[in-house]
Amino acid sequence: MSIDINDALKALDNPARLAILAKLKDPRKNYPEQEVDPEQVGVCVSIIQERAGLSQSTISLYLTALQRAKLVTSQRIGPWTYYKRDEANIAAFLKQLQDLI
Amino acid sequence: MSIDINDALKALDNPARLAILAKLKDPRKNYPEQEVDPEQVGVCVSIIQERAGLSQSTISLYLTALQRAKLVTSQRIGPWTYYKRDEANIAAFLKQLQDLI
DNA sequence: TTGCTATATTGGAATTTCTCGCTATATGGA
DNA sequence: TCCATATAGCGAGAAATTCCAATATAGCAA
Repeated sequence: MSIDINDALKALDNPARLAILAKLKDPRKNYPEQEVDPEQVGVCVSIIQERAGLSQSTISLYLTALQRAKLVTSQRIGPWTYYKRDEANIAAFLKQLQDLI
Repeated sequence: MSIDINDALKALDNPARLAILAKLKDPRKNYPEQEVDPEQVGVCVSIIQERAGLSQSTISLYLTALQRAKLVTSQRIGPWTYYKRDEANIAAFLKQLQDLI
């Protein structure tokens, strides 16, 4: 159930994906148009897409990559998919990286 | 004079390069055949190559990549080039990453 | 069912990375 | 000077990544 450090590094080796993860730290500030409480459920794909300025398919792909690396989780509510940070795994990754290098 | 976090992540997004940087943490243990004090001058390319099991040209490329990312430094002494970690920049990178994500 | 919206998936072109073998260069010794 | 060794740099082919448009799918409402 732990993080693969190489998967996480691969996911973060892309400025857009890195920025998405960073912005999700303070979703209320960075995605103010999100109406459902982002701290609770996350931020939906289309709002992330709008901010990132990339196509819908690319953002969907990037969010899937971040999820595969276990840095975010997603949940579907009705037609929307909400993504939010997996704080425990992000902290675990940072610790692993710190210990390794 | 600071580190570019995207350059560093790119350099580390490769298991071989990540392993090289990790092994350079304890060069006396991981590269015992190195005769000149590795803590002082670093480890020479051919010894790193032998351990990594990759071609000489690939290792030379990887070490250059790590150096471009400012995670290691090199110095030439006679015919040999010695690489060692840039501890200050590595720590700075970890801190930047920690603050960002 | 039909149609609309949100997201995921697929396919493809351009670019980058990976990794090698080969060659070039630099150093030091005979 | 000539040779041997250590490292860097130059193609090149295979694989991976980037990113889009187009298509598919899921959910909801009429």
